Amino acid sequence: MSGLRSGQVADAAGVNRQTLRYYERRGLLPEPERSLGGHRLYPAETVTVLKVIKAAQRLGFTLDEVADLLASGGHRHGRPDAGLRERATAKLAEVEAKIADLQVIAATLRAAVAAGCDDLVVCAAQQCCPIPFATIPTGAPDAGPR
Amino acid sequence: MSGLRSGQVADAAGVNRQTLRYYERRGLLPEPERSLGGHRLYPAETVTVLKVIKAAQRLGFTLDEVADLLASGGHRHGRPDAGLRERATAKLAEVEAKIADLQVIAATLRAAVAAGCDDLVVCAAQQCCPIPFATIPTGAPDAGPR
DNA sequence: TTGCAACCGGTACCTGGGTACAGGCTTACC
DNA sequence: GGTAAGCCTGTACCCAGGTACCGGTTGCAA
Repeated sequence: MSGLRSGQVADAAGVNRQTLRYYERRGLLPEPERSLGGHRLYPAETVTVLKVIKAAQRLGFTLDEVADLLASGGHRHGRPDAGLRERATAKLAEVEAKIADLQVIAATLRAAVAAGCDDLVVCAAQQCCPIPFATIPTGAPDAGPR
Repeated sequence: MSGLRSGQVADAAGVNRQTLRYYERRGLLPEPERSLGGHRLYPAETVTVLKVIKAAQRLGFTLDEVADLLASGGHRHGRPDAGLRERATAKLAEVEAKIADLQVIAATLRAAVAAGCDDLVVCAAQQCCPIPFATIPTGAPDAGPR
């Protein structure tokens, strides 16, 4: 039995072939079997794993977090760390914070448009502009999916 | 008259001194006067310009967009391009799209938590999981401020 | 058996927004 | 005039998530 070659897996999962090697380096994919000549031979599940990775990324998890999630999934019998539920709950809070921050930004943009601001430097010199030039600090410490 | 030195400007605006040179290279700040020995001497307005840049960044504009905005602000007499109002409107649409996308993500995370999913790979193999493993594509083409 | 596509490893590059460091000058104050 | 702080240029590095290129090998089908 021979398994799938890297191009087949990449095509099936809709990712670049280079990405497979990248994920392998990052610890997201286990090192696959090799042919006699050294070509990688992947089991069919690899396509599923790639889809799982992409879905988790889409939900806002970083590759490091996904690697963790995949690693803890396999041998989580002695409860060594937080499961998916806990991590998803934490990520949800991050995403909600990000949404709240973007809503502040959207409101500010709407106010600037409504006020008819048309030149940032001129606006900054006057008092009438709703853009908070003094308030530089960002809101949430970035929770945004790619 | 001597103007402000780079450290003074950086401190007053709350940015790193290196950032001044970086913005100069990126075309966000004009090249300042120099002392006889070659040290930069900034006009006082530079601090305002830096605050404007930071405010615009916070609103979701990239440095390239801010550079554009600053350049078009000065000599926009023959209406060569879109003013701040139009750009702010466009940016608002981007931010709103991003919010909508994040709301989909938040809803998915909530569903996954509610369904009690605790292992991505196991979930992907079953039908009961609300995580969309098939639907990889992202929503908005990224409108997120830093 | 031969020809070509696919694959290998290694390394460099990309985006975006900075930050850091090295080695040498300048400025300011006593 | 001494000395310390500040500034100069150039270059390299950081984050994340990949992507691209190169010269050399393998796999497979006609």
